[in-house]
Amino acid sequence: MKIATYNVNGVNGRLPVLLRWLEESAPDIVCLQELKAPQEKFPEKAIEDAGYHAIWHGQKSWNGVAILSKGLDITEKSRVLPGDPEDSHSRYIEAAVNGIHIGCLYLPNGNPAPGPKFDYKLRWFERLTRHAAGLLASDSPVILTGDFNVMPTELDVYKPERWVDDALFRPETRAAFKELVEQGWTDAIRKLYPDEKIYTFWDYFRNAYGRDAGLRIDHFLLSPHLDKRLIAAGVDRHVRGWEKTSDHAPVWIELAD
DNA sequence: ATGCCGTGGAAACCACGA
Repeated sequence: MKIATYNVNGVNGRLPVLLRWLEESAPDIVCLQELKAPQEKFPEKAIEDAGYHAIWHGQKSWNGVAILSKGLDITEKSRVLPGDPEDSHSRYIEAAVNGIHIGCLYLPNGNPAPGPKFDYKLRWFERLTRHAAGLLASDSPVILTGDFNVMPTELDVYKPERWVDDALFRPETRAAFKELVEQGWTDAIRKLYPDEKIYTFWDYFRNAYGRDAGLRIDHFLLSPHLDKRLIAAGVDRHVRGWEKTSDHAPVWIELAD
């Protein structure tokens, strides 16, 4: 079974690229972030025609997350991250598909740091970590995937020294990610490629993709059950080179049945 | 060192992203 995550940066503006990639890659389950579309403007028909069921949590202009599935039933478990009734951002959706619990997340960017946006990021991270502990305790197969907006280590940044004060790489952010992973999660890409430079995002300007000035910020965290089933993982980085593409590339894993 | 590009929404610019 192949599962992918893709920050599309606008699901309607990105529709031709998304459909092309879905056909080429044919993942069984897909998590999307940054829909940038209100609930009623999600391109449900086009996605259905491509062979995918979908659940989504939209929002006008910003954020927005979705889970797609090719054929398999999707049972929605939650469309908010617990812990803050005041949080109005659409950044989390969770479902059960084919016996696997999947949390699809778009963690706040947090810049400029320090400041209220960075505080919001760290609070969101705390809520995620608390919720993740509950998921692990359930002892069921769980995946947490999406745009974490964190480069976990220096290996995940083209020029670490330039990013030390950035919300995506500050010590507090990296510590929060580390604390989450150390609950017992497996970073799928790093398990299979512990020492390789692997990026999932390249800025639109300064020819970042051409220079390979990238960041690894889209991640797959696997619970112990699924860690044992992991057989492959990768980044479809060529998609970042397409016309009218997102600044992120799709990331995927393959699990043994 | 920097939103230099790109998206969406509203208003012919702004907010936001990483």
